[in-house]
Amino acid sequence: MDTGDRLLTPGEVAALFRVDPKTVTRWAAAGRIGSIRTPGGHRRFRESEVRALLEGEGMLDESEDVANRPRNAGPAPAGGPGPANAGLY
Amino acid sequence: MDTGDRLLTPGEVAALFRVDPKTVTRWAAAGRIGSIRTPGGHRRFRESEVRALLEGEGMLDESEDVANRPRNAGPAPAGGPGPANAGLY
DNA sequence: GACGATTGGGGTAATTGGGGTC
DNA sequence: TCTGTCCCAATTACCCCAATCG
Repeated sequence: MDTGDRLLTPGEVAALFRVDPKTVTRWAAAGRIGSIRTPGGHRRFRESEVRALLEGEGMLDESEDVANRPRNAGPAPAGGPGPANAGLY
Repeated sequence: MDTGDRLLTPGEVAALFRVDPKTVTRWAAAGRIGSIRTPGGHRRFRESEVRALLEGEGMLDESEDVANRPRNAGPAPAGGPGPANAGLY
């Protein structure tokens, strides 16, 4: 389906989550969200992935998985449009 | 449709209700108010939902409902415009 | 090449989360 | 039953300046 793989800028994602652009950068650095890098080093995020994180309603199945996941052991998958909601607290 | 989905921080909601941020967190944990979580685990609340709760004066009829509300049996729909992401941690 | 705006990286202060207690 | 406060740990926000984007 057309998930709309538009690329969003850190500022866009920050506005969606009501956080600081720097925080979005940290998410990407921590592997909590997939990021595409420009040749210059700036980051772009997939609109479909960001929306999935915002709604967060489709991955209730993973609640148990998240509970059993060590915070610092996250291998930071963030490879594709998947629930990169690793390491909760 | 513009549902006015601005996101508020716990501190903002706490200031609106004149309560402690911890209390707002408990509301979210109890599923009495919808909450959206950042990948980092922090909560964000929908401005529209918070306002609906604040302006709840329009439905004084609920006073009895509140008194009859079963604490452990109520699914706490948090009657809100939009997908209320009930307590999910 | 130049310009304004955004982004990245580092570091520090403030907020938030969870648990437990009164 | 509900709220406010204590602890500590993690996350987030704002400061700087240099580089990149459009």
